[in-house]
Amino acid sequence: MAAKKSAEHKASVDEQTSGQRVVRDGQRTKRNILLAAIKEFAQHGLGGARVDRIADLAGSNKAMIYSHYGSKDELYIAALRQVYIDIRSRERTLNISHMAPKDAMRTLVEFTLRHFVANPEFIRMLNTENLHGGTYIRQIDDIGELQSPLLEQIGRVLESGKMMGIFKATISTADLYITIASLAYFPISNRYTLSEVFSVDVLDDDWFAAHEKRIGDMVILFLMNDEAI
Amino acid sequence: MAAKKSAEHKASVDEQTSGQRVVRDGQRTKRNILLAAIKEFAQHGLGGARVDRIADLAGSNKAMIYSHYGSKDELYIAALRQVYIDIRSRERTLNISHMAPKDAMRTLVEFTLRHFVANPEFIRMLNTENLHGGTYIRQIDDIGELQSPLLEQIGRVLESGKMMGIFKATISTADLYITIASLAYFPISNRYTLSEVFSVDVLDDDWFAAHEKRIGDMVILFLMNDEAI
Amino acid sequence: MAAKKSAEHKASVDEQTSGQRVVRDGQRTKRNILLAAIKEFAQHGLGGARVDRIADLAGSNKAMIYSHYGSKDELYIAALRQVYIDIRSRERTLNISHMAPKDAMRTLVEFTLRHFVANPEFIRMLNTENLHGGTYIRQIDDIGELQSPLLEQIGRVLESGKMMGIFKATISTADLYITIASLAYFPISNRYTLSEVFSVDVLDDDWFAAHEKRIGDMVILFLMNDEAI
Amino acid sequence: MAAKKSAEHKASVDEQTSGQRVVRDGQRTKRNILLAAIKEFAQHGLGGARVDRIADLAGSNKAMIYSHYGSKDELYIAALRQVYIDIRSRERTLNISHMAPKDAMRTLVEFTLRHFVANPEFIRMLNTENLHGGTYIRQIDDIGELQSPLLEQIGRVLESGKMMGIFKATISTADLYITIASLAYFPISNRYTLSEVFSVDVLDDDWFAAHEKRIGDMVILFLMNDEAI
DNA sequence: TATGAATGAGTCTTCATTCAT
DNA sequence: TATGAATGAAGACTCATTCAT
Repeated sequence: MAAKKSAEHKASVDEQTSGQRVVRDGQRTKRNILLAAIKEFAQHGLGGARVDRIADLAGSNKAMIYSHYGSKDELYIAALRQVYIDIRSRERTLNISHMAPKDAMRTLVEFTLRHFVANPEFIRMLNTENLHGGTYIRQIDDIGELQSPLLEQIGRVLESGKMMGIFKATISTADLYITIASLAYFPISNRYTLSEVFSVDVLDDDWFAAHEKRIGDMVILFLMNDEAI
Repeated sequence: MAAKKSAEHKASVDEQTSGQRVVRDGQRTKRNILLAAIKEFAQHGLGGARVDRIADLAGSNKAMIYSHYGSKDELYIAALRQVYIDIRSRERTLNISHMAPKDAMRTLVEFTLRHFVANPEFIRMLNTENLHGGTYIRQIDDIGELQSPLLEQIGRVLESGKMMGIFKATISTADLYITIASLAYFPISNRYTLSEVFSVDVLDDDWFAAHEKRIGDMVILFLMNDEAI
Repeated sequence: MAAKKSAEHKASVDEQTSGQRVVRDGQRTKRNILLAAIKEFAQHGLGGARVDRIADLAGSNKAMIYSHYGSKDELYIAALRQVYIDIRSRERTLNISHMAPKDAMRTLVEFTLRHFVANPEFIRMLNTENLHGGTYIRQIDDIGELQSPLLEQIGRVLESGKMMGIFKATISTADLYITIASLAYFPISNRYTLSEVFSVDVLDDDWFAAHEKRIGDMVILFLMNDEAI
Repeated sequence: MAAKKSAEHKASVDEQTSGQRVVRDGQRTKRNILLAAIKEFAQHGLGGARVDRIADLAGSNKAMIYSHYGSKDELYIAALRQVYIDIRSRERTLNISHMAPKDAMRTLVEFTLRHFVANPEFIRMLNTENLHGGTYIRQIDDIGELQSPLLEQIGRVLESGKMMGIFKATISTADLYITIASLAYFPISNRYTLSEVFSVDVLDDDWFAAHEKRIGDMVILFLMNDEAI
């Protein structure tokens, strides 16, 4: 299975990593298909995605897609899962263990915002999946196991902040995450309509910086408050 | 009930707005098609929507769709526009002119949240449109004129709050609207994935009530604060 | 039938002859439809013609077409017949009774050529009908009665030429007509392909004049010859 | 007959050129589609042709047509081009190099006439294309290169006839070709209407023979003449 | 494993024709 | 007579999926 194969016809160079000569093998093809699928599904949604385009994008052909993934739907599920895996793995790059709670929390918020900006495919896949009522994510067995490192970090910061008497609000880690995500998600997800309807360009440096500051403030203010409002 | 039905195979989206049975009424047919289209596009997105289904839902036929709207895309644009018109008109039902700024602001936040819950089609259409990069909303000439009454109200409350020295934050009306909308939009828009990934049921009464309170608090706290954080 | 009708709703002015106020009546509508049909069928052929367009062109509507002509095919037949009637009536305008045989014959040839140039719809209808294997012309009962005045004239000139010893060829009137028509028809009928393939612009004044002379010569030379070739 | 058939529902335009049964042969399929298209377009015109019928005739399916030719229009263009290629290649079979000018010219005329009789599809395609104003032939890039071998031969015979003092008329090769083609084209192209209107059956042996002789005479007489008429 | 070819069931769109007023 | 609305059948074109090599 993992063995080398002599290239029959077309021992073509893999363009992706270039330089190195890579012999065609199944795993690489499968991976290329998955990457292409993510792009395609993210850009066009499930209904709008084209198997043909995915094959082209992957530098492969449709039969390969079917032999590796069985159907368009199953490929979509695999793409959705991969997108979660990718996002989670990127979340792991954040290191805030050395920071004071307030700084850590602000960093978390900013990271989340930048995270969404940097991974538009994630947002698009999420929206697509929610359009479909979660039909497919439900079929990913290990989706629960793909726990968010961010969530964990948020939990830790929240707890230490509370222990230090800085954060006083009563809120669960998940709910706090949802709140942070909300503030970060909306402008990115809706940037085209916001641009048309409110003439707001969310990727404009000034607007972005102000928003970043604003949502950090909001979260921290909320966590620090202990009075009834 | 009152009028006799002479047409056999006709019973559909109609009837809601009128008791009289009119068989050959272009305007009514056109309207029925639009309502059906909103449902279909909201449920399946642009690519997943089926003209056949829209025709059936409207109790009409495909040729009527094309004679009234020209193409699937144009029908989609009409549906998108209508969804905005509808949402804006519902926003007009909110009356907060008699309230004190803090109460008014909380009411505004809650209204926005409930608004999204009550109009899932709006969220779905927005997500669909953003998936398409705003291609279609850009073709609605008068989209700018469909100004949000909510925005206006937010502006008024913000200003009066500031004049009364209650609100101190520096934020534009549009940005405040975006912030409020963010907090309300995300859990509703992503409820299926949230349910699977975080096991959070956003429509659960308890969760919903807590979230409602929470986001109201956040907004108000933010607006009242005048210290650097 | 021929009676005046009081205009009910929309006693609109007839744009065709303008100035004069003409009350809407069935015969006029029927005529307008026929004229529009000729244009449409001549331009697009039977398969390419659109009933909608005919209705628009006629300033009427489709139901009128059906009430007057029954079906698209029947309208096509009526148009085909009318085109023959028109062409024949125009042929009647030619007067060569006073000419000497050679002059008369040349005039006949030239007339035929100009006739085709002036009535492109006739050629197009003929081509269309022959594409359809004569299916429809066969259904025109009185097509045989729409005898060509030109044919008659050719016959007369041929005969008098022969009696005067100027024309010597043995050829029937019909065959002579076919020969003349051949020479006149081809360049006009095929002008677009000739233009592309041979770069010949048959409507160019110089080319046209030369061709006119040439085919006149050919016919006369042929008729005057009595030697075996 | 020789080879066993393993494919069930497949028996079509194929088989003619080869005995071997090849099931998945892109080039053969493409060719079969083109042949079927020529038949269909020649019989029904562009508007009347049905892609479904072409697919059936080709023993293939619509998707193959679109994958090979892109659209109905492009298939039509390919068919039009092919019909020219075919006609030109058949023109190459004529050998008159050994004949005296008069005989050669008569042979050319007769060949042209028989050529049109034998290739009704060419005439029908030409008529169809001219109905469409040459829109499609204009899109065949190499149409100019598909030069007529007949034209060349006519040129050569004309020249040698002139050099030998037999032909005296002043006429270009192209114009002479047009004249010959005119005489041959009309009766064949219009045979159905001629049959109805003049009761002439152009394919009747006697009529055909007489016409053949007649048009040969006409051309030769014209070319030999040097007097003003 | 890889690939180009093949296919049937759609999917959007059009059109001749009919109906209600 | 006139008209706009309605419709079903069909038309061009697409696409997920499978097959042969």
